[in-house]
Amino acid sequence: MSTAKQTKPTESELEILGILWDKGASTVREVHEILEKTKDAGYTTTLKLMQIMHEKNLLTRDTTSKTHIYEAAISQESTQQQLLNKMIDTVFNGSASQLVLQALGNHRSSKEELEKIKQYLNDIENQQNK
Amino acid sequence: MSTAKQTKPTESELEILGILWDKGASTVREVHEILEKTKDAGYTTTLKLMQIMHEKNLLTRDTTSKTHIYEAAISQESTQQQLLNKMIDTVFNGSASQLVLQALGNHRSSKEELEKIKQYLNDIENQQNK
DNA sequence: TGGTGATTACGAAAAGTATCGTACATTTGA
DNA sequence: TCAAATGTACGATACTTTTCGTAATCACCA
Repeated sequence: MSTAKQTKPTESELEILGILWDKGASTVREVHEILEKTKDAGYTTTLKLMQIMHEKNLLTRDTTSKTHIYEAAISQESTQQQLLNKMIDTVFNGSASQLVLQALGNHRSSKEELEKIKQYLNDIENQQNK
Repeated sequence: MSTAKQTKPTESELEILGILWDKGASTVREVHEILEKTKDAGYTTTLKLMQIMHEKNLLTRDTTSKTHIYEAAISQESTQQQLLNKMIDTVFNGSASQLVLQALGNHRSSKEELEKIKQYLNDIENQQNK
């Protein structure tokens, strides 16, 4: 899975990527069936979108059988990072910490998750003290 | 500064909001001068954008003098929260903590900022233990 | 006073995105 | 075997967002 020349996905494209990251390689119908639970659009719309995403190298596809099978061509992590960076830059005055505080503030997190974050913060500090 | 009926700002609109949050009330020219450092577009383009943003109630303006003065009509915090929520939902599998870890991982934060976050985490935990 | 420069208003083109109808190909099972 | 169901391809249209040209207005001062 490569990171090369990532053109920024649109809103609709992100929805599709989200499904593929979750389910792994899937057919258009499988994606569409999930999509239409939250969105009102026809099958050919989903098809077209995924074809365009393939052209943009956002998806790869296997066309050996009649029913093509699509897969995300960009990783969830690199996409997260890309979007995060832009967001920090334009909306959070360049401060990642500001984003972190805001994110923690309005979302209940489990005790385990909070511990994990604290642990991670300690690691970072130790690293920097060297 | 109200939060009412926030129509989601576009990418370009966010850039302008970012400038206004930073500088406070400004003229089109002031905004444009900052904008054109990172973006290639003419003065009337910025003007038009800001006029549309005013129609959408994203900006307020003072037209008493010839040169109008614009100001953000939605708060930075509520916009941050709105964008974060959507992002957590579509790209981070609904997990705010996952977003936090990713954000901390690739951005150097100062020791003070890290301390602040840890303090904050403790507060949250204490709150939840009650 | 009149001309120059800065500003706003407005319309419309250009570019990007989303949606769907329809044609055609393939598979399936009665 | 052939009709129905399912799938892809593709073009057209609608909608949104971005861009800019041009005209009208206003402020300033030589």
